[in-house]
Amino acid sequence: MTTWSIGETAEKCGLSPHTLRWYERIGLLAPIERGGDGRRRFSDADLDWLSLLTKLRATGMPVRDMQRYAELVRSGAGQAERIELLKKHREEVRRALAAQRECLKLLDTKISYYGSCLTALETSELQRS
Amino acid sequence: MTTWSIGETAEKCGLSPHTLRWYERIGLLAPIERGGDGRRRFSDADLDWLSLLTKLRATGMPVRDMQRYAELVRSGAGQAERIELLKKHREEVRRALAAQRECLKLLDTKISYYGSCLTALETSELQRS
DNA sequence: GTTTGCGTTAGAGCGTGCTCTAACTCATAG
DNA sequence: CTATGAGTTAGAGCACGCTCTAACGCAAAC
Repeated sequence: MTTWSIGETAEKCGLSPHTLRWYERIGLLAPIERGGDGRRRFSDADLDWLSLLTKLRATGMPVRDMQRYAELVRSGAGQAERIELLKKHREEVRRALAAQRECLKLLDTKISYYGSCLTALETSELQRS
Repeated sequence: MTTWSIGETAEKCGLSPHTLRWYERIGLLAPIERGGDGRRRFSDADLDWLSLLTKLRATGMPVRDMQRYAELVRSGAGQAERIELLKKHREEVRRALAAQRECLKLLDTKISYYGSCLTALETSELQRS
C-alpha cells in the first residue's frame, strides 16, 4: 500500500502543504498516519477524501459545513444530517449553476457586441488607409 | 424619469445601502445623482449597470476587475481591454460551470446512495416491528 | 417641538479561508 | 561534518468583500 508525503499529496490534490496541515488541524481530515520520523503519510483513502473536499470547496461549500460533514462521517453516524448537508449544498450548486449560465449568456452577448464594434472600427480604418 | 432612493435601490438589486455607497466610493458606480437634499437618486441606467455588476459578482469576478471594467466604460475607451476582461471572466465562468456540473453529479450519486441506505434501514426497522 | 426614519460621511471592524513565520527536527548529498 | 531540503508545530498575518459605527442632517408625523 503506497503512501505519499505532504508535498506529493499537495501536488496531487492542488492544495498547498500549509493548507493540508490546516485541513487536518480543523478536522476536515482525520489525523493523518505518520511515518517513523513523525511525518505525514497520506493514503489512497486520504486522497479520495481530499478529492471530495476539493470538489465541495470548489463549489463553495462553507468550511464549517465540511467540518460538520467530516465529523459525521468519522463518527459513522448522522446519515440523515449528512444527506441534509449534501442536499443543501446541491441546492446551492444548482442556484450557482443557473446564475453562471445566465451570466454566460450575457457575456456572450456583450462580447459579440464589442466584437462587431471592433470589426466596424477596423473596417473603417482599413477604408481610411 | 423616475428615480429611486438608496433604500429602494438596495431592495431592487439585492445589495445593502452600505454596499451601494461602498460601490460608489470604490468606483464601481459612477457618482450617483443627488436630490436637492443631497441624497442619492438612482436612475434606470444605474439599475441596469447594477444588474450587470451583480451578475459579474455572483459569478465571482474580482472587485478589482470590475473596477477596471467600470473605469474603462466610464472613460468610453479601452474596448479591447474591456473585451479582454469579459473574455477572461467568461473562461472563469466556464471553468466554474464545469466544476459545478461535476460536483452535482457526485452529489446526486452520494445522495441516492445515502437514500438507499436509509431506505434499507427503514425497511429493516419495519420488518423488526 | 420632539420623535421617528431615512439619509449622509469617513473610517474602523469583521468573517472567511487560507498563507506565512519562526524555531525546530531529520535524512541525505557533497 | 555541515549544508540542503523537506518536514514538524502553534500561532500570527493577510486579502477579500463587505458591514457596521459614530456623529450628524433633514423632513414628515404625532
